[in-house]
Amino acid sequence: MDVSHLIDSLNDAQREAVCAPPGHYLVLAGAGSGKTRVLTHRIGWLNQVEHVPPWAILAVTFTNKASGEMRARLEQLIPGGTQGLTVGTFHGIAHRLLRRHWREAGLPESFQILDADDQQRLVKRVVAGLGLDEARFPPRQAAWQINSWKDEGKRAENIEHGQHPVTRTLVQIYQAYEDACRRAGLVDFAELLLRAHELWLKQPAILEHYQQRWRYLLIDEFQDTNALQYAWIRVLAGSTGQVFVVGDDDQAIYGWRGAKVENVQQFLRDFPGARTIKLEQNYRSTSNILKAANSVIERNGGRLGKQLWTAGEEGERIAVYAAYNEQDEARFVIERIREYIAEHGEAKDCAILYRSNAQSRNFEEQLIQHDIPYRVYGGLRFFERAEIKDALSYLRLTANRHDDAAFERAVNTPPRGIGDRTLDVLRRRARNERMSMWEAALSELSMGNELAGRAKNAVKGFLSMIDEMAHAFAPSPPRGEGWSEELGLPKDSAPDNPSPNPLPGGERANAVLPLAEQIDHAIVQSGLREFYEKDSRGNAESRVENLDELVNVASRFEMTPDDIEAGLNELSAFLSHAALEAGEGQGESWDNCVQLMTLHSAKGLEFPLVFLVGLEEGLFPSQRSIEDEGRLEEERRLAYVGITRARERLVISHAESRRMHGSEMLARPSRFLGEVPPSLVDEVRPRVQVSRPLYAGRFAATPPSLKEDLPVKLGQRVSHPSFGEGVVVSAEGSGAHTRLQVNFESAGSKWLVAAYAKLTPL
DNA sequence: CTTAAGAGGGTTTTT
DNA sequence: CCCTCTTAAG
Repeated sequence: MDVSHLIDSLNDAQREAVCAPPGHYLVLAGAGSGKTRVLTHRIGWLNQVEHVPPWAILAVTFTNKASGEMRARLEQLIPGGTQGLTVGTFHGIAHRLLRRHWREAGLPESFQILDADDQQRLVKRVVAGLGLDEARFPPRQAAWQINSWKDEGKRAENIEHGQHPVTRTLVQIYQAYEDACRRAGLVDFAELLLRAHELWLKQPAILEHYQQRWRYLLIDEFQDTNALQYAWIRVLAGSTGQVFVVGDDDQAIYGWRGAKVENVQQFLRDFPGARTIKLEQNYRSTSNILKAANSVIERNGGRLGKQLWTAGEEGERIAVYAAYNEQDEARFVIERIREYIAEHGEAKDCAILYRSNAQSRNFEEQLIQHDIPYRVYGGLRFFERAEIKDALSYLRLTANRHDDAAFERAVNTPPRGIGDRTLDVLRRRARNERMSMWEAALSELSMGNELAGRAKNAVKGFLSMIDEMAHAFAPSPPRGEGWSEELGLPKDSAPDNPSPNPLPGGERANAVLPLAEQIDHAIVQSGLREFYEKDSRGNAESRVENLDELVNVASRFEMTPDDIEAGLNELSAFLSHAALEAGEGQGESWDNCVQLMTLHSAKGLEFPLVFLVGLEEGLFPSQRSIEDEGRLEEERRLAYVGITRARERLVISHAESRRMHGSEMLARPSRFLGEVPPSLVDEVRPRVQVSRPLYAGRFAATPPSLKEDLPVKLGQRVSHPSFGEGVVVSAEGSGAHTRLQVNFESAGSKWLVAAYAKLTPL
């Protein structure tokens, strides 16, 4: 068989990886070194040369986008040969396993997935339910802690709190949250992974089955795996699986959410005979850009060590612009983009990369002013929108009445007279009797006496509405679902709601209503559509449009063979899909737009012209990373990621003064700027001479002195005759009015007028 | 239940 | 400064 298409286009290192004999491999793939190509070609090689059947291969990625791309490229590479091949995200694969083995995993068949937002709301209710002070135990942080524990593979019962009261309470929250999830049949993202891992450990027969099946494991972006994902892979590999991991320790930028770069080295220890292959030839950037990237990343310790090189041209030097303030910075960047477009370039080839989302604003304003189309990545995605989640919560309830997260959301959206007081009665009952909100409502209606007539009717109406919806969707409901019927609630009493219109097509005995019609039905019958149509707030129109789009999305939705095999019905499959793939953000990717995004979301992308903005101490590296060496190194890797996004031209900017959180802050240029060799840099002069040049190399070697060169740089150590020694932490104003905030070791934090305070730089 | 004023918090993000 | 969420008043 001719396999030249698999290897012809590869360089030596790539070919070594693709054609490697059986065994474990760590492919250290530098930025732009053809990582995805190696991964896909390796799969092609296994299949066509080693004759590994597709079903024996498991390829794991982190994002849906990456797995989609991999699948598409595989389809091209081995036409028709991807049947049975498993490509997916960790979460997607764990989800499939749990669907197929729900019983063994201890889950209800109809379990639903809780997204991050749902999770936080639920934690919040749990915190309130435990009678804890939300200020002392912010739900946000509690949820974060729970996720960290899960990512470490820990259950509430195996956490040592060692009498530490705060930890003990957090464990309590964790426990209560888990109970709530179990009662409601809900599984959050981290839980998908943890359950799947526990499935391996507790069900040896199932584990063995998959060990026999997936003998070839390929993992993308390995440096981003967390402890649990690593453990999952390791257990699955067992003693027979062959593991091929691809990653780059220099691009590990997700440590803060539990990713463990250490896994890369751990892999070499845990997998006997594992070999390392380095991909160092870069096909993306000019040599100047690579030199800059190398010289920045070199300052990190403990690297596995790679040095990117290119056979390509030296290219332009890196332009560095010292802006007067953030507005000047935005003006400059947009001006350069206009020039670029005017000359030959396209808007979509330009990217503005920043450290934090808040920075996009100034650039957006400038872009709007100059009528340049742009797209901001990140932000709310389709399935995360409130109106979409509202609509889906009705569907979730029809699928599973115990879904408390959906209940809480749907019950009074749109308002139907079920306010906090009523809900508190139900919540209390649910908590005391350890039941779901739905059960609590039923029980309150039939034997409780805490609700007044009006509230009672409203609740009754809500319950029957959901039952009616479920009935309309699938005329013979699964046993155990039509509970209001069992408890003698009249099916047709929906006092606050109009009775449903006859369905198009009349009677459909035993026929399940098509998904899109179910959703349309739910949107109309719930009153959501009317509610948003009459909504007086600004974006009502787009909300209604989104609801329409949801119906469209549903009509286009098709179950995958996996969904069918796992025994999912269309609704469950759709709901899972909505949670696991939140969908694209707004804006059409094919439009010719300037791209704005954070450095984090830029990973994996490339652009001919890149603007790396806001390179200031305190912003990038961020203030919170500066104190800790480990976090600082992660910031440096972020800088490395940013630089290596550029193909032809890189422009770096920083502002001397920036409005942050309302006040004017002075900032020194980022240390990362100083780590770029001055010989590679072109300092761009401001049009109007407004400020001293501060950049590139100079500041790093000799910080400007305080006396002659006001305003002082932040971070400067100073001495004061009466307050002693301290560090300048911020500054305000300019010239004679400059005031400095100094953190004194003994005297604490003080604001001083720079002109009068007798400060001596140390 | 709706609206307005106030408090609090402001890296980074996917699933 | 700007956004979100909570709370108080209507």
